Amino acid sequence: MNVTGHTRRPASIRDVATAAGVSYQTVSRVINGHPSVRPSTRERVQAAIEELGFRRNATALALASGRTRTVTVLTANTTHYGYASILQGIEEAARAASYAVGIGVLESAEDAAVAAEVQRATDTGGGIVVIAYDPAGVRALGTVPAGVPVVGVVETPASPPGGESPWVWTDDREAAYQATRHLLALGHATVHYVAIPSSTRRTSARTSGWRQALKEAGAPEPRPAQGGWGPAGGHAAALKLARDPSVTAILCGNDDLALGVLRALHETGRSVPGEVSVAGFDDAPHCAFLTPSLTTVRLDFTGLGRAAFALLHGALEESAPVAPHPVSEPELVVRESSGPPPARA
Amino acid sequence: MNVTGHTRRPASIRDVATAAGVSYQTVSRVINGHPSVRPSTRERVQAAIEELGFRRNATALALASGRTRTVTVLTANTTHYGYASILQGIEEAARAASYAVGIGVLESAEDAAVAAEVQRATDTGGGIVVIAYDPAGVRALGTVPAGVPVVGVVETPASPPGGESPWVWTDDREAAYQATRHLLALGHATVHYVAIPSSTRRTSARTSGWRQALKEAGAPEPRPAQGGWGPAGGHAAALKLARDPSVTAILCGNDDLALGVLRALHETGRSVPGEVSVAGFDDAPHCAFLTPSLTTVRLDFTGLGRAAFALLHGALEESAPVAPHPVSEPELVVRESSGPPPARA
DNA sequence: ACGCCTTGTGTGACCGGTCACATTCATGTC
DNA sequence: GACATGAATGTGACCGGTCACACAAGGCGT
Repeated sequence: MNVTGHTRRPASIRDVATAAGVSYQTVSRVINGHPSVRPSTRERVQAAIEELGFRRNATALALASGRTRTVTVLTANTTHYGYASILQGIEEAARAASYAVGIGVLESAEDAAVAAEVQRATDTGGGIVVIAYDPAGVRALGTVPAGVPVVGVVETPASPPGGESPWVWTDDREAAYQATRHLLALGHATVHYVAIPSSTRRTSARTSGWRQALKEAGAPEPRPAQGGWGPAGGHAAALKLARDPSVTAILCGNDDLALGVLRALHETGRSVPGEVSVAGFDDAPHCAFLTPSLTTVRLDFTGLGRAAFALLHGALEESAPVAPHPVSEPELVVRESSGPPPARA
Repeated sequence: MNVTGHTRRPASIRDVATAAGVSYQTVSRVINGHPSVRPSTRERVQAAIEELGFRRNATALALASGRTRTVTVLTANTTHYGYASILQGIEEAARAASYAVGIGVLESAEDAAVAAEVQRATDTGGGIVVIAYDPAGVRALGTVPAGVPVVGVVETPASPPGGESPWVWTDDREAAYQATRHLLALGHATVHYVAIPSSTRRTSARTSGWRQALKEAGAPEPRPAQGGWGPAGGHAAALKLARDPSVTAILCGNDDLALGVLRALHETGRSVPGEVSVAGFDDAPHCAFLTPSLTTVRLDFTGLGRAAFALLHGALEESAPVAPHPVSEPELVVRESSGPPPARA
């Protein structure tokens, strides 16, 4: 351990080379584990590396080799539970593969802004993961120029893309199906749905899972309410639903919406689950501690993030660590907010 | 717009140079806005840039100039509201300054792991922001080698550091003081405190703000309970407090703890705010929608993140955008969870 | 003893920019 | 008209690595 007082230029491979009395190429071979280096030489070089505290310059490496070992995550949001968890999963996997993680926030869905952010991300030369749960993300995914390695974290596609698609997703359809069936099984005549915005104009997988369950049960299909992303949207949507006494079960596009719905029901004096049952999606950590605690479908966001990185990693390097982390199936978590409908409907 | 079919090596300044019939240096001058370039030449170069879709290679720029225009955020967590909001603030400010944002998660507080992560961050050559609200972060902040530009987002220091310190913080002391005074003013005999872990062994600013308010009011000072970071910790701590009928007001180290506390009080049949008042910190978006909605102190985390970046930016570049974004003062938000104590204590 | 292949090592060019300096040419000054 | 001056542009080296290739020494087959 040599304490090098004030800041000075860090040692380069040439510094190490002269210190060890070899050429810089030999140093390069040592740090890359090339086989044909005499053990005695290797040791001398290693000693010099230790001595000078040499660390390979990431920038130079990237420039010379072309491989950046970087993944940039493009996302419209960093604070929502789902988004943040995906980011966390990506970071975990990237760290394990010694990749650097960059982040770019798509503040607006406007074309120019999105294009600029995608440009910045491609400029790094590394791979890109786009969280495309919203219009900004979808647009970004579409803006990435061909040839740039990119993986999209997307809503469940309507039809499974053939072969190898650069997308990962959770089984939203199944999740919605399970939650809806749970509520129907409790005896509710039908289940109302407060939706999160769809990233595209098409029907979301959650909506279609919900529909399917209703259809199978022969239950009437109410028009889905639009709730936005946050509790405020859920609150507004539920204030309307609460006026209708026939509403006894509400499925919410995510847990934040559900929180707003619970609040609205409380304000309108409708008890949960006595009069109305509520369920959400995601199983954010606070769900278990709400009053009443929230029935929801757990989604494996960190696993999704890890899978996204694994896919990208495979595209970026030959030595693909095949068989990526699997994404867990959605799992219904029943808590206090769901129960049988009131005795006489 | 020329569509270049399949992926090929992007244009470099030399490509542009030959296309425009000038030297690469002149191209460099044009893209850097150097004054002494004849307008006609400048135009020709600009046209060639457009034509070839030239974009300056960030890696090469970094290597040649030494300036990386990168900030790496080291944090123990990306999903908690406070952490995520700080990250968002940093990203906003960094984007405005066209800096790239990297992120490294301190998964363990263990020395070796932290050191490795700090190493990786310094290897980029850019600046570092460490969120040091926890032992891992504090350790990371201490591990950053001298000479590397770094800004710490820290708990309020016990004594204000003199002159220019590379730290930013919110006024936790004032926040705790305000919340405690609010509860005391409602008539509570004293206020119990469920603390978040302190990043160091010293008394946290929140604790001391709470103490000061109690002392000024001549109220007895109960022993603070340790709650951890999440709702589970608050829940556990509050189950104990709930056994003591003299407890009528509980201040919680953050909103997540408060959620757990509310839940525990519900489970033990103590009404809020009828029998017990509860207050939190942070004003996370869900606070307003809880039942009862949560009295809390709003902290300007995104502003804090912006300020952290501004400080770093100033340290990294001469052309410092002085007068960084100010961090808003903590602001007490009174909601349903706080009220006067029960009539006969 | 000769050539050949393998092992260990060194040399030069290159990645795509920037920087310091040299060069050319037009202009103003005495 | 000679000369200093400044604007416009070009040349070479450099940042810190990697890559392709050259080259010397040693082992082996014939």
